[in-house]
Amino acid sequence: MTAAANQNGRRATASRRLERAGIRDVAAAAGVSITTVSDALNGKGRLPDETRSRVREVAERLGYRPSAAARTLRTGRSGLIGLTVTTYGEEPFTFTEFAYFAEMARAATSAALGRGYALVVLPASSRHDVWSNIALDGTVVIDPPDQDPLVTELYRSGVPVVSDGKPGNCPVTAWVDNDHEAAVLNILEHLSEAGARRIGLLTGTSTDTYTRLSTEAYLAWCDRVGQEPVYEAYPAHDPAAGAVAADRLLARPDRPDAVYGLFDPNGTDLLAAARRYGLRVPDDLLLVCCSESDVYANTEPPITTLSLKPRRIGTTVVNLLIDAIEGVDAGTGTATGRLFPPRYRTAGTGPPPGTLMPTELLVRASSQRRTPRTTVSPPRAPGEG
Amino acid sequence: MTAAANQNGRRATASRRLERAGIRDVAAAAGVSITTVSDALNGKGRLPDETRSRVREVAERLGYRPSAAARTLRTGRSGLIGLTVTTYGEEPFTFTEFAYFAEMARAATSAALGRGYALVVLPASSRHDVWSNIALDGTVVIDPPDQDPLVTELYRSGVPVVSDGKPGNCPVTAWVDNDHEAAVLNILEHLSEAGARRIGLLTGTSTDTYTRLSTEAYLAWCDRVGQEPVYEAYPAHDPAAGAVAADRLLARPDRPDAVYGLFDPNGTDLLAAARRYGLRVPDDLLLVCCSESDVYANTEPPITTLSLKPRRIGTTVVNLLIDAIEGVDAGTGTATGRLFPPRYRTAGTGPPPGTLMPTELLVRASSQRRTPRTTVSPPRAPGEG
DNA sequence: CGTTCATGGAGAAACGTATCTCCGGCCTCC
DNA sequence: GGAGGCCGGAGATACGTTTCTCCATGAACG
Repeated sequence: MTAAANQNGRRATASRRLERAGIRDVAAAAGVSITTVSDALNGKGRLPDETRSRVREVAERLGYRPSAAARTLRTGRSGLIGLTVTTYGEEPFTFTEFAYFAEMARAATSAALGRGYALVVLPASSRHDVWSNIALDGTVVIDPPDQDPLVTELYRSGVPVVSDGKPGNCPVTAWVDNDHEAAVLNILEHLSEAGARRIGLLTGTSTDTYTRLSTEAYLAWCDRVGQEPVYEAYPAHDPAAGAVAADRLLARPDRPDAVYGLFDPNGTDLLAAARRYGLRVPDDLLLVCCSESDVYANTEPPITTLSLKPRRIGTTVVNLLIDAIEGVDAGTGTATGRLFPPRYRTAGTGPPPGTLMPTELLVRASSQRRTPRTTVSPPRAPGEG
Repeated sequence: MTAAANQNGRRATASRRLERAGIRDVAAAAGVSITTVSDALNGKGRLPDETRSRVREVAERLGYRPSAAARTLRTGRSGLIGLTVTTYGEEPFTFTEFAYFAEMARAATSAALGRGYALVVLPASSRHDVWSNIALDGTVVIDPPDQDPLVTELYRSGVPVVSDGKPGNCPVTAWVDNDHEAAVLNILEHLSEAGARRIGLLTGTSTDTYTRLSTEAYLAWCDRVGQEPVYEAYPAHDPAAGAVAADRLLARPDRPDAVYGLFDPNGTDLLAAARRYGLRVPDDLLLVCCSESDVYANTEPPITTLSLKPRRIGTTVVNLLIDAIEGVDAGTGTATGRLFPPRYRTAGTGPPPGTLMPTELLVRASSQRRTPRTTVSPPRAPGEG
């Protein structure tokens, strides 16, 4: 009552616009102070249930919706986390076309929502600087290259950053990655057991973590078992280049009798190339590729794929990020933990905590010499020659 | 200089925390007022270039980043637009698994970024109320059902809403939809020309616009040409139900000799069902389904698909929404148009402006009796009688 | 009967920006 | 020589919350 006139004084003098009801209007209507309204609505403070419910009722009646902007300004929390991929640089969203990123982004969105956050996908750079216009509580960065300026900038300005892909040389809060080395070794071993004598690799020319680690693991394995490396690298961006590289690989004088392709389209490309050269899969050529697509379950023959389990990655990354956001106030390093005590361990000093997630090898006909079903197909004539 | 002490007084008395530089710090360091800093950085006001560049330089040196939260509070614009689908209700993100939604969302995100906005995907409802925590300049709603409470609430609170799918009975700012009627008629005509005598439909039980309009168009066509409708409806959510429905359709005594399936998996399901019943495609059964997937280019036989061109839809919807946001101040209806004059026509009163977008029929072997390559199949017996 | 607590709540200070209003000075023009 | 017009910029206010601080009241307790 007494407060009403006071609180509304300013508004009353202003124009009589029919705006949305503010917290002051609720306070006036309920005959309490705005403090009480805020406390009642947010479940804080010490208030008798009667007052609480009365205030809630009035707020409901007035159709009061708290201003997210004001709340964000006051609390410093926006409930928004960003997701971006910096590696593939300029062109926005070519990346979402990769099944891995699409699925990962979906899982990340879902995980964020499950914890009350919303996720916004942002490009590494754009004309309008969207980044500076949006209050972010934290950011997930997919596969940041060494010395990524964006990551450095974000981290320096106090925004927690969690990366998918072990970061090269950027300061991140935490990171998650597949155990690429284990995955590649597992595949090579699998192919060896299936009878492969010379295993080739179809890899990329870019320097992202995935490509680099996988290739290194392959080379190390070759070195260890004494096989001469047989690989072709191509720019993974270019869909046409993949087919050419697959062809090149099978055209080599030291043609491999088994191939692992690092990228999604490699399976069909290699299959097509094999067909051109009259190579039967899996009889003459064992095939494995990394893919999240289930079309490889229905190709002829079905192709063994390595799944990076992007959903699991996306979920983990987001949870790690939100833990960091809610655990410590990143800027000053002072633990706030009032409302949200850190439920997971929080990184102290030292290297950022990383988590390695396992991959999954879906073994299909293309990487097994003895297929269960006996086929009646006659030996095919060599390709197109 | 003189201003510096004043402006910083408050901050100086506060704790000496090493926070991010604010606009006041920049003003103090540059020896100007915060007004000048704001104007210089935002390209407004009348300032000599020398001052402008000096302020920019100081801001850069201090690593000044304007607070997005404060800007949002002040300007009432967050640069954020929401994307949600309400029809499929409770479960978040089952929808993104449909290729249509995934592609549409991708295009929408890209279009938004292209105009300086970020897009955040939100569920129709969730435990934590993410909606109220986020300042949205507008929202894209996919296929709102009649009387959608969310849409009504949004619209009432002054947030522009543009829907993908003609809205049943909700007040929206604008809407975009495919011309489903034309699409279905086109398909039926195409099938007729290919020799179909009795065309069946695989449809859904839900009441969304797409399903409803398509089914109605089918029924109307049947009525017009004097064919008895032959269709099966199933809950489109349930992937298993689709296969069962496809089977049911082909098991009917009045078995159709051509089928159009409204949903993505119908193609493979129908193909499998046809195989079970010993029906050859396209010889005994013509097939078309609505899908955005290109796997149907490689099935045996390739299946004719209807594409709803989700990318085009997503782009259009977002552009319409942003036009509305920048065109008029939705709450009061007063045109602000200071910075952003309405470039497109703005809806006055009356029904919300809607746009119908064409679809695209990708004709493949499954819907053509005479395939280019000469087949050796014998002439078929008429109908089934 | 005086002191301490717990209860219920009010006041006011931020949060950091954009922008409206206004002011002094200088130039120009009659 | 005075009056207006333009330039460059300062002051102050408002955006709508959250939250820190503090006060009044009564009850409990010695």
